[in-house]
Amino acid sequence: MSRRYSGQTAEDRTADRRARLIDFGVEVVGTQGVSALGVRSVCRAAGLSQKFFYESFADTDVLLHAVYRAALARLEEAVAPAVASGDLYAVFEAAARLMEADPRICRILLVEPVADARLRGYVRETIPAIATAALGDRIVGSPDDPGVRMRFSALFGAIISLFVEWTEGSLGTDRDAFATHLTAVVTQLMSGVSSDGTGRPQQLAHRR
Amino acid sequence: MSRRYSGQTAEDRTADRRARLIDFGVEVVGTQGVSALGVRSVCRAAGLSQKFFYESFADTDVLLHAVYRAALARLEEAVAPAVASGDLYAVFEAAARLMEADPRICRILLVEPVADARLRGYVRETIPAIATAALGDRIVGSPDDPGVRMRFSALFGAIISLFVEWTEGSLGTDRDAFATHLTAVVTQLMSGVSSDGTGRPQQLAHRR
DNA sequence: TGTACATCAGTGAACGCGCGTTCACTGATGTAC
DNA sequence: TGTACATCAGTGAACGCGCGTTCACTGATGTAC
Repeated sequence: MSRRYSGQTAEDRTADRRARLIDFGVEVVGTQGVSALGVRSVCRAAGLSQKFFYESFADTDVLLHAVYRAALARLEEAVAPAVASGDLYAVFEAAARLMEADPRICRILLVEPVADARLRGYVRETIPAIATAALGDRIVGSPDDPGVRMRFSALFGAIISLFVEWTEGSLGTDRDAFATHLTAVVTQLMSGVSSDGTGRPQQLAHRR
Repeated sequence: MSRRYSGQTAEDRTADRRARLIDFGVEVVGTQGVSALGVRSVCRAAGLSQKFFYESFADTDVLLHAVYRAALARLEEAVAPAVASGDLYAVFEAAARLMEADPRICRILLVEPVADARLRGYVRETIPAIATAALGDRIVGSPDDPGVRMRFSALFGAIISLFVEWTEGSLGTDRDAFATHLTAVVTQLMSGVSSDGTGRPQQLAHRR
């Protein structure tokens, strides 16, 4: 155990500073975007000397990864009960509540990854697992089939767009209507209008 | 008329250089993104002295606007006949053909605006007009109604996502299937599942 | 036609700035006696 | 308990770089005689 300074070990203070840098990384990326995340900018925001950046992170890529994971953890935490219950409406409701309360999460998880290759990589590593958990038995077909891929592409695009506009406040304030619309969109887009033209309609029950 | 140098007037050469800067601006933004567009980088790409940047543009914002307009002009040109004929399938088919041939257009018009405030502003100024022309009578309801806004948000998100993945090549190579899927998505998402729960289904004919 | 000159096109260096990264130094804290 | 010292935490300056922007200068071109 190292010598204590002002009641904290060196490890404690390092951990505090690390958490602080991630917090302000979330703030910077969540409000100004990925391009504003720099060693100096985040240290300035956190009120720490630049030295302490390198104490916890090799470069801004590593911090960005930590920022992404922090934002994702917030989302997972928020939707966990709903995912466990298998209620898609509740998942959307919980996510909408979170993003309403903290729009930075929306920007970090949904907006910035579109144009940033690093964040896109993190999304590809993490979102499929969450999506399968949330969508559950609604998923049918092989991911190699272009028709299936198109359905998913349209679905994710629609969901992302809805959440982004919801977070901006341009879709009104009725969270119930919003979550209901989202579940309806899932039903509409997952029902089979297959690309090969056979168009077997496999309408799924619209929960709640 | 100004004195001629090597067979061109000063105005001719200025216009050439301006066009050249826009071309390479399209290249830079279309392949590396908005953040890579700088005075020096675009001049380097175009093989011109930095002086000539300021000859045509006050700053990179002005060039970015020109780059956006150039990309949009390419799209408008490509879809114009289809829009005139009112055939939505043909509009999607022509757009898919263009973005397949020049993925930079997709990045400039669809990807980069998501995270860049300036490009988003240009999109808001220009896309509604094109969308109403292309979608025509498929549009119903007041833009103030959150239900209508949600429908459009979902629709645009789905269309954008599909085009982006199509351009990346991850949806296969069957352009007919792609355009068919897009028209089907429009039909699905514009059919009324209104947010107030009344859910009047106003199924529209799927053209072609 | 030939030459000397005026004009203008284009080059590249210069300036100040913020960046990522490193490190010498100050001063605060705990420890030994 | 009190003091002198060793250790370590944290500050801020320094370096080299690329940026946006400006401008002095070189040398190419057309023109006047």
